[in-house]
Amino acid sequence: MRVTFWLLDIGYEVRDGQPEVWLWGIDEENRRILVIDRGFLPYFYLTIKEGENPEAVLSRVQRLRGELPLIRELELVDRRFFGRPVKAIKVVCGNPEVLSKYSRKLGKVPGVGMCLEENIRYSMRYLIDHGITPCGWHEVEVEKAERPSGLQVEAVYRARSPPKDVEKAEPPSLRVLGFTMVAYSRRGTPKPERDPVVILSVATNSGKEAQFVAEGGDDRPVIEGFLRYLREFDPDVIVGYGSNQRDWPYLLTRARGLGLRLSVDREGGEPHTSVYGHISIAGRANVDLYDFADELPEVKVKTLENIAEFLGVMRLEERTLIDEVDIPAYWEDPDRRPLLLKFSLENLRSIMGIAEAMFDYALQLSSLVGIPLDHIGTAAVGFRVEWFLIREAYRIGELVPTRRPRPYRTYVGGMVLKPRPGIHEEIAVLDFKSMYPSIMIAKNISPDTYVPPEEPDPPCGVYVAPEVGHRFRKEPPGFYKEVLTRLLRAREEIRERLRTLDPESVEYRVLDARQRAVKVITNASYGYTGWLGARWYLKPVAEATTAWGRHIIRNTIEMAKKMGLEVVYGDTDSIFIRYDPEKVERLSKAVGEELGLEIKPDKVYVRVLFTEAKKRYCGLLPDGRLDVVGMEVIRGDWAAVAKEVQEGVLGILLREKDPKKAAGFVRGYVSDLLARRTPYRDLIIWKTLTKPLKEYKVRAAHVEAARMLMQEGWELTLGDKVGYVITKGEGKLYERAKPYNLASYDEVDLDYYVEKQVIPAALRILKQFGVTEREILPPTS
DNA sequence: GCCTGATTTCTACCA
DNA sequence: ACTGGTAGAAATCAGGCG
Repeated sequence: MRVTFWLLDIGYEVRDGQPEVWLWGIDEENRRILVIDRGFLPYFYLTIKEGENPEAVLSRVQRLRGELPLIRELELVDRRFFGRPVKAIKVVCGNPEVLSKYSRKLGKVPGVGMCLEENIRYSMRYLIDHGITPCGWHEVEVEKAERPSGLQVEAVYRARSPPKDVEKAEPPSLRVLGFTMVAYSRRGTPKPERDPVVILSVATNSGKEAQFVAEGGDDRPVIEGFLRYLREFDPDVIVGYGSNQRDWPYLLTRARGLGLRLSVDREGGEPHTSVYGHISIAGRANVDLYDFADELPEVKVKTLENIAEFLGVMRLEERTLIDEVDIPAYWEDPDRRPLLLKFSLENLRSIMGIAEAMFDYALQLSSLVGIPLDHIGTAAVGFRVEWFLIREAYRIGELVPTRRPRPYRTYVGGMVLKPRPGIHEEIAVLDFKSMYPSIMIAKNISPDTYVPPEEPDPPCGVYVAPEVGHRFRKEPPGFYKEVLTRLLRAREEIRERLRTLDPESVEYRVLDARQRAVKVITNASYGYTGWLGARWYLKPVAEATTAWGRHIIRNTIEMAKKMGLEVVYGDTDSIFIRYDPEKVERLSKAVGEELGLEIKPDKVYVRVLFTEAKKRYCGLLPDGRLDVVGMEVIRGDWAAVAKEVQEGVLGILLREKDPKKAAGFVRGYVSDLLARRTPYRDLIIWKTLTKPLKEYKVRAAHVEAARMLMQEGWELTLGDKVGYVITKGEGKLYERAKPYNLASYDEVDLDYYVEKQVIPAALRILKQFGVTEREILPPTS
């Protein structure tokens, strides 16, 4: 019989010496099923050294089979490595756990060059080799299998052949469970060995909600209630916010301490830590929405409430917010405890809303890249690109290089023009479309087309990168060219289809998420080529790409100037010119013809303001909105007071062109600030801890604030944002910084905020217009 | 020991 | 834990000064 199913999770185990792949899915009747495939064995490759006789090397390897009993098969195969044909021995083993040991051993056999692909996980290997993707539909020939006890599925099958991809975009209807918890500690970060989980809130996408509350200090009913609820609902996806780092490890430790088993997976087992420290739950997808917070760079401090606010899930003004420092007081006070419950419920609703908003994208990214849904969020951009490449490499018989440590060497990047300071009217921004990917395609730049300096030009000829001189063969099409062409074409096709669809339809949402995922991977591909950790790293590839980029932008500027177009600014792949529709049209045509790349107007500013600084400007859009780039307004490490003032100044200057009025606005703002009419939260400065505290070489305000928090029992980790205020007193700035939640308004040094935040942010713009510091300070100060 | 300008460290941005 | 180019603040260093 045949089953069509959507792949939710994948795992494997070795039973009676036989590896089995477990495919957890949902079939077309919306039943939860498990397909077990015993028909696939793990393997790795040994390449044959140049000049060696492959057969001879193979027989040398054959002779070691006695010592390595789990070898099932040895086969000489033809593959490619960096584009060159290679002979390799495919070593098929009976157990995935022996791959690394066996490869180390066989790597020493005379005549063997490299061991490759021995560290590709068995489950990923399975997916790649069969061309099947997580969060996609597949068809498989199966027979009914007896159902091992304790599995929470409706049917178990044994695969009779490998599954095959089925063309179908829309996911099945999934059961999603969201949860969030509050732990109680008298002081400082709660410790699971000591402090109970006092509130645990759960919700389902079918609209149910529940809260489990500790009785006194006893959280046994909380955890038991959660487990019952979870097993009863039997979710496919479990979402939380910070659940990988905080909630799951906490619950696991609590459960252990209480002698409970946190059996939440579909095998009756507990969550377990997997690669990159993410938590895996067999048969379900555990998704931590915090791992997707980086996809929203507009949100500077990535708290649950800020993300929810940004996505329009829950407005901050309507929110019950309780700082973690105040949680114990709320729990201890019977009058305020209901507020804490409300807070938790709102957190939960935010989580459900964010899941709703991000889910399509997460599914599409998972299926595009091929990393399972529960992993995709935690995988860094470089690894997302890499897994995508590994799939493509398999398709063309290219062996995957091993990641290895390399020395850091810089190379030159994009070109940035000096802006012409002041306000310019009617400025068009012309952008090259996907500049770096397009260059790599046009010049066939790829690790497998690179011609090293000592080699002569191949007969097909080469493209020579300007300035740096790296050569890339014109034929055949390189690995990157093929991959990027496919990506760009895929996105175009999706976008064309989108134009025919109703934006409210499910298909539209799914495909729109798909094209965003494709775009993200395409845009990250250049960065990947210059990443030292990349398996396919080759410095000349990255270096040649940026060199061509500079060449092209330089030529574009020349052409624009020759046409009499005034260039006021440019950065990497864009130029800012006075808008002249006819000339702009001619320019993009000429650029397309002469340089082979597409350039087109991205937007036209009614007015745009530059200071002398690069990468910082502000444009007024035709609809009246401001487009602020690079300035304090959009930076996360300035107090809100500075950002608000600067935005006000920019608005007045660009809309009304009235520096005097702008100066008056600043004076008024400063008076309000000094009169303490500004909310406390607008004085908080947020900065990230980018390394362990010990490694800081100089004393800095946010690091000192972090130390104070830790002194009070709060745990902080790398990557955390520290919010602090500057207080009155003597000495260095770092001596006056205090965590915002340990300080009060009375202590705050308002003069600091005027002199070092508001005035610099305002003056940066206003001094272009001859306004001096004296003119923006209130008369009294 | 104090002042000042130069340099280093740090963060977060743009493309 | 994708790249290089860039701005800007604060800490810190280095050298002059008598």
